[in-house]
Amino acid sequence: MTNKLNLNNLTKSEEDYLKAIFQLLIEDASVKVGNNQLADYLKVSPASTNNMIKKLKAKGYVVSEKYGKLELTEEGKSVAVRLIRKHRLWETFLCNYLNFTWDEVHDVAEQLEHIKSRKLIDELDRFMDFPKKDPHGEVIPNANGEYSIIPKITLSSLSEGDVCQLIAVNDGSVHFLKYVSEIGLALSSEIKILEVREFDKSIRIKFDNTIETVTRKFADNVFVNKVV
Amino acid sequence: MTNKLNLNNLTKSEEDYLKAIFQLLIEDASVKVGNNQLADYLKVSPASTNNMIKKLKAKGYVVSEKYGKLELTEEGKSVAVRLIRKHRLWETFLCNYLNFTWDEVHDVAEQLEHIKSRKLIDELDRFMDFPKKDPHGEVIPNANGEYSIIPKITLSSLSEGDVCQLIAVNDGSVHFLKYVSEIGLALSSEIKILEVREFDKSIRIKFDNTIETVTRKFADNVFVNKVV
DNA sequence: TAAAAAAGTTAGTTATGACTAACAAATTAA
DNA sequence: TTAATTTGTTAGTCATAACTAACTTTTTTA
Ligand SMILES: [Mn+2]
Ligand SMILES: [Mn+2]
Ligand SMILES: [Mn+2]
Ligand SMILES: [Mn+2]
Repeated sequence: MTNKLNLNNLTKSEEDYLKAIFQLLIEDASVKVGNNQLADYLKVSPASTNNMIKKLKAKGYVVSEKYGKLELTEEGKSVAVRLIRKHRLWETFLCNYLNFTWDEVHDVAEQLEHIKSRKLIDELDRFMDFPKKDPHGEVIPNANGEYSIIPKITLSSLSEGDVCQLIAVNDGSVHFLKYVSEIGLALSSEIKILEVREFDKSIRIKFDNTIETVTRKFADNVFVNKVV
Repeated sequence: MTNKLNLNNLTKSEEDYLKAIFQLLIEDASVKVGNNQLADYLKVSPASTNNMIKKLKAKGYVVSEKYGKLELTEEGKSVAVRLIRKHRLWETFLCNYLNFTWDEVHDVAEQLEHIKSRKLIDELDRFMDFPKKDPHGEVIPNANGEYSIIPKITLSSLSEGDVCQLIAVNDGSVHFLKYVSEIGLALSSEIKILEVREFDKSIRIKFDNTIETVTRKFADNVFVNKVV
């Protein structure tokens, strides 16, 4: 097995880059991820990402050809999944034990995910009795990095008459998450698409006897499971 | 009041330096703390500390004259106490909820103490029902930075015939803490000084029907409350 | 298919926080 | 009170990770 045991000697920055590449790759499994796209996502300059990519390639976490698109090695994916596990476990802890609301947890979890201690995160997992999902509905990978990929589509991809169930939301924006709660939507809400307006792609939806119009941008951040 | 509200914009390094100065200053309230002593304590070069001290002076956390000793401003002390509060609360959490032993908590707490979130630490405090002391017997400052200074002396400062109670131990060394547990000492143990050997300052002690000889170095890291 | 636009790369700069080597000031010992 | 030692400072270097500006390659559009 010659386990490389690569003792987690990665900087916070290196970890953040690997996580970002991983997330861009699953969000759009078909489309390739390039240097500038990564720069956009991380809100740094293309020169910065170019530089970091070189380092991550040298360390064996990333594969790419010059002027080509980015791929992660198994080692690279493993680092990313462990970060996501930590991020989601901490978010769950903050929500379920420390009175944080779902819009408050992300920024603190961004810090906590970089704490280096295998025992800490596995014990936190045990303490919470191995939760399966984080406060935003995302699946939490287990201690071996395994996790089920639940088929989910965005609310914006549905058509008039479709009925779906809200199973997850994008956790990156405080404003978005507050907005979701304010209009009364929550995980498991059943949503019916009343109308998709061609003009601006805004969508008229019904849930729990509430009727609301949401923008395309809003619907892009809501993940659902189609029911009808 | 013109509260400066200095939004916690300190780096991990700046925080560590302020905490180190604070700890050196209370450990030896009479003796002044100098640049090289700080370098020794932090295990960096005197050039590094000299450089950082300049920055902390410019930012208003440290006061000192050229070639003179170091002092902390009120702002500097406040940063240090908040760090110590976070460090001790995390250690308590790790021990009491996540199955860590008292020798395992320090290194992880060194990382966790730098997480920036007022709500996180105050909620953690509430969750544990406002513990008063950390696993090593040290007092935890409250949310306003207030804490009682319990008079404590080192075991090494006692004389033959004295009786004392173990109230705290230095939490910096894993080896030391394991050693303390192994010989059967714990917080609240009542210790009698049987003999102080002039030759090497080693001390023969008795506690719980156990008789042990400990070195001067060991006794320097054990804090007690003199009983007789 | 040639021009324009987008994507990616390189060079050079900056800030932080380490380091060593050389030097200056202060303290201690002879 | 001079000399030796300790303490503190400065200058110059390095690594990390950001930046801008200029350039090259690839892709798209006309
Ligand atoms: Mn991060
Ligand atoms: Mn989440
Ligand atoms: Mn620290
Ligand atoms: Mn402690």
